Amino acid sequence: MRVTKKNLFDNVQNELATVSKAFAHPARIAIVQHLLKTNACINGDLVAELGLAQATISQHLRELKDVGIIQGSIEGTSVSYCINPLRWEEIRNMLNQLFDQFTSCGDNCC
Amino acid sequence: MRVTKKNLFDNVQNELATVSKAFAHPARIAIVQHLLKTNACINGDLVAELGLAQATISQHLRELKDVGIIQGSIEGTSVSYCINPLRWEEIRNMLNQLFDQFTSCGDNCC
DNA sequence: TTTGTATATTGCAATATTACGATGAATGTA
DNA sequence: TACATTCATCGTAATATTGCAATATACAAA
Repeated sequence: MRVTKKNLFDNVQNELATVSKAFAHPARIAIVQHLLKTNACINGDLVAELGLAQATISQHLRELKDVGIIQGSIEGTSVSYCINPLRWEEIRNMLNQLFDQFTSCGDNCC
Repeated sequence: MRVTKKNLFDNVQNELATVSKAFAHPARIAIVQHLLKTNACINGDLVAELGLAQATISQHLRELKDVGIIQGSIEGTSVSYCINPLRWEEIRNMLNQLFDQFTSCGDNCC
């Protein structure tokens, strides 16, 4: 493997990286924010809201779905997406666990 | 512009995406974790700790430095890196602000 | 000055991501 | 049945990321 030697790292490290990657694009942040605001929305809404093509939005939605951040349910011809509450908490805890590890470095700081 | 139409998104969205991207690689997570544990460390330690080439580590350190997560100070011939406390708080708050926006979706869920 | 040590940078190959038009699949409606 | 609507997927072009060898830079010691 040339790129991303995942085997060198443990599960927590890979999970944190995977989750972060899902948030690592402004369009996906915008999608998540929109879902947070509306509680649920359909692909079409997002195409109108953001200035991206339908195929692009669909691709971003899939990436968010792949890591479990959002979930979708078919609603007639359209698909309604929303935040996955359990996964949301899980990710929040995972990040908090990382961020809480910082203890003011006192005199050891550089 | 073909890729990442940043102009479509606001500052918060782009900032969150940029910060997330910095965390979006297991090697960079590992580096940050190592810094959290040791409070400060030098490039050479990391080359031994992780199984990556010196050039690769140096590159990852630069990406973390570019978004301000870490900072380095020259210490003789080597460079000591550590977490940037202010930026760390800033990022923590930025993420909390996102994650706190979720309110249990009740019956609106999908 | 020369040598050694530690880190940064450059250049390149392999791979991944982003974006979108075109097309396909599924469902609702005339 | 025929057609429209909505979303997913495929194929492809442009760009970004990852990883490393080679090289450059900076500094300390001999």
